[in-house]
Amino acid sequence: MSLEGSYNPSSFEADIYKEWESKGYFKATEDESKESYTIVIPPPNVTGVLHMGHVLNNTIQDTLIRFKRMQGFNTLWMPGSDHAGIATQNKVERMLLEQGISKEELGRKAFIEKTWQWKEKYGGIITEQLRKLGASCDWSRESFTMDEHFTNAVNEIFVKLFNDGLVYRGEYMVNWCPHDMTALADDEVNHIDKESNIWTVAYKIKDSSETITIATTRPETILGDSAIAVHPLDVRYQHLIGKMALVPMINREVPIIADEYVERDFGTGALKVTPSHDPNDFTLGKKHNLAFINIFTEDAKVNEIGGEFCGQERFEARKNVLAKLTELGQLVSEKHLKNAIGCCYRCDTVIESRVSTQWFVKMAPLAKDALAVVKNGDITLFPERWEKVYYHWLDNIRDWCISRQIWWGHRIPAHYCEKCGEMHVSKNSPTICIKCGASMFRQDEDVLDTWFSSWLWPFATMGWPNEDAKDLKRFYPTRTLVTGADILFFWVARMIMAGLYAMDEIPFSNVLLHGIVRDEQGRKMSKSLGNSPEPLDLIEKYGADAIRFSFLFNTSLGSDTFYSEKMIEMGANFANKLWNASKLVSMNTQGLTLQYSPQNFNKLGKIDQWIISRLHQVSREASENMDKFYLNDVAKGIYDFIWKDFCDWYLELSKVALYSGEVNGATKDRIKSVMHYVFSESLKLLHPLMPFITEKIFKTLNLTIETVMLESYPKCDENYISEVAISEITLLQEAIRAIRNIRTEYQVQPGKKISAYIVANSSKTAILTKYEADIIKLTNLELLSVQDGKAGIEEDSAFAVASGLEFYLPLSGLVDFDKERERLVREIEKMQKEIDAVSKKVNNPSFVSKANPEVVEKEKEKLAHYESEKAKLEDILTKLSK
RNA sequence: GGAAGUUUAGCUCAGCUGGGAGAGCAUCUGCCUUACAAGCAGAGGGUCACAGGUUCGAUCCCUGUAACUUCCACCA
Repeated sequence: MSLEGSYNPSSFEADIYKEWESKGYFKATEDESKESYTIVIPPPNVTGVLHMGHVLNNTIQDTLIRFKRMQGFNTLWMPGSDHAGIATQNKVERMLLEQGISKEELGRKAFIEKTWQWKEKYGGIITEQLRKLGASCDWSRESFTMDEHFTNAVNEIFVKLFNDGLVYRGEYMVNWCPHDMTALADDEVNHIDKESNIWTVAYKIKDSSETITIATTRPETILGDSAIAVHPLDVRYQHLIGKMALVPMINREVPIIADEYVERDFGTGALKVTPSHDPNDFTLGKKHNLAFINIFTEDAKVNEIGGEFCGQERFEARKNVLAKLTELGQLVSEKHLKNAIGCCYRCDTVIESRVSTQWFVKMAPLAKDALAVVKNGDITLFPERWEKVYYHWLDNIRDWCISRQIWWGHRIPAHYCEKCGEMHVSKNSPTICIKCGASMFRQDEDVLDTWFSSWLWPFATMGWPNEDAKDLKRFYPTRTLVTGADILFFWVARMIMAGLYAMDEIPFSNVLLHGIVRDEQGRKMSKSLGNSPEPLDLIEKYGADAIRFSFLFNTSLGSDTFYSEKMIEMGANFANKLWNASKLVSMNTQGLTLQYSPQNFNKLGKIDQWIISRLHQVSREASENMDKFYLNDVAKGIYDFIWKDFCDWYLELSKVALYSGEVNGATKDRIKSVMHYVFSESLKLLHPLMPFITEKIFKTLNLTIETVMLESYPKCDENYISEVAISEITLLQEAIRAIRNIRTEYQVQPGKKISAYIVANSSKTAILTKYEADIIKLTNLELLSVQDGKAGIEEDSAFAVASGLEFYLPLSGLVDFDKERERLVREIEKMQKEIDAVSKKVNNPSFVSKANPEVVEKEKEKLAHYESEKAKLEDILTKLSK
């Protein structure tokens, strides 16, 4: 069987995947003897669709897991998805609104039902798409963060943390998204530079004609002021400390207080204090026991305290407040200011600071352990530079607000007695109030931050809190986590904490942090920019293999990837090349009894030994680079080997013998067997990167093996690397290149046979003589002689010197001697430059005495080589000049 | 305000313990050669951002400068 027609990936990729999956190849085995290698997928949002970032992320994971599977590990790639609280709730809400239904009308219970329905309907999309990419996840273990067992794990950890005093509830200032109407954690707020203004406003002083001016970027919050603060040592304001100021517009009396927090140099040196709407002011308010005046509703409209501004949206209120202040003559100045404003990471809405009762995790104790395991090397981050960032974040960590005022998520397992209000934190609703004995309870309305479940991912997916779970014993801790550096804090750091806290063990030993995918202009891919192509369309057009390979080839460890369709073409061309090569190989090896076995290595011809040697070298590099996560180098090495060494050289050289009438059948069969062997080993090497095409081709090569994906990965064996073969074939390549070069330079018609003399020393002559047939065939040449010395060289020749060889190509009438002389002079000059550079080194006593002897030796050899080449060129020049 | 990263061919990027600058694409030349024109054979193209320093030797290490990018951060 051989492949027909041209490469058309969409015609076979899906079928191959179906076969793999149905035969259970992706499943982790029960085999206890094998060492395990586990990767947990960064669970995509259940409502998500595949984007370019997923393509990169999952291509890396699949490449690693396939590689390890072929290396003989018991591999588990744990798949699943995340319920993505806010994101999913927003989507479902939007859908309902399109039907004219608000979630409030629907009520909580029905809304959650709707969300589950949505999940059933759309939740599978992304996992289906991952299949298209070739992801070899163990789907039999697929998890969802809202599954029953997962919810159980969430409750378990919450209660445990609470009992350990690491979870607490309290009234604090939190980041509030007025659009999503929920609290957010600090890291869910993005600070975005925005053009803004800073206004100075004069406040009247009670019983005085004096005023005090303050600077503010948020004049609307004046309505919630409860003090003015100045620095205690500020001579400008000392006399006002203790007096009362009048809040403009509403004439509330507020004290002028002193606090060292105030910067004398900033603004006017006086600060308005709004404890309910600014985190710093909150602290000041607590410290000075000020009034907390909340002026906003949950959706950031001014409430009844705002008097005439009541009901106005905050930015509208700002405009109106400014107008009013102007009218009152209390607006002193307005200045332009660039200012970082906190925005919701989900909807970009400007965050409001708001005091409310929320749940928090005490982070310092957890951070301490998480810090240690990276510092002591138990966990390694790739690239290493992220460790610094990680340390900085953990060193400055603040408590984590985990309660969210939304509906879709894990309900906080806190129950309040309906009668006395006593709080009970427990996995299940209590039956009797420990305080008053009543038996009516209501559960806390809030749900938990999505990351509060995601941080359990590496072990909750394996059955925790059931400590006896088989998977937990066999596959935890996992080996490598592959994720974007953008969620280092959200997710990676917290998983490390949770792993250490719940399992008393690190969750993974390596963290591979890759970059993001950008467009050609370096912009992030985003929906709003419309610069993100649809991955499925690309897969349809180019094949998953092409995309995977292109991404791997173009992404170096930890750096961003720039996507362009051109880049994908590169992978597609490679796939096409393989496809065509396979046709040649199978054409030659069909029905053949394959005889190659490594034991025969020494009996092979040098060309065959050379390609096998290269195969072993490349196998070694590939495995080493895989383990270092230099996947671009893995891709590059295999690409060069297959395209250049195997296709351009080995196949072409083999053809010479295979199409020759003078070579016997047994020899041809032997060559064909090697060709088959090397090609099938190449497919194994490449399989983790391009799973579909390698499988498709593999099946046409060897009908006795069911799948390439369970073959063992090619290993390097030094016994099959022949230095002799490598140097002989390298010499042959140099000779062929030199002749081709001359042909092109003189624009000799490709079909035209010309003749040549090659002059070399006796050992090289002997080698080249062996390969006469190849030289003749591959350069369309009549080889007049390969000789020692320089007898019989015709005058009317083109000349070349390479690798200690001299070439003379008699080209009667074609050679322009003036041009040829000029070329030689240029060559000699180039050579002289090299000689100058090297001899400067070699003649430098400090170099000779201080540099590594091997390096010195190498330089000396280099010098000798250049000098001999130069001598040859000069010799030719002299002859030409006669 | 702090920190990190980037700066190498026309473009996008490799170059991972300092010792002859690489790839893909693009360009130029010649080829529909019996697997492949999505290809084959050749060629041109780089003061490795800039300035110092360390070293026998620096694209690589150190210091500084500039530009760009990103992350962190409560100066109203």
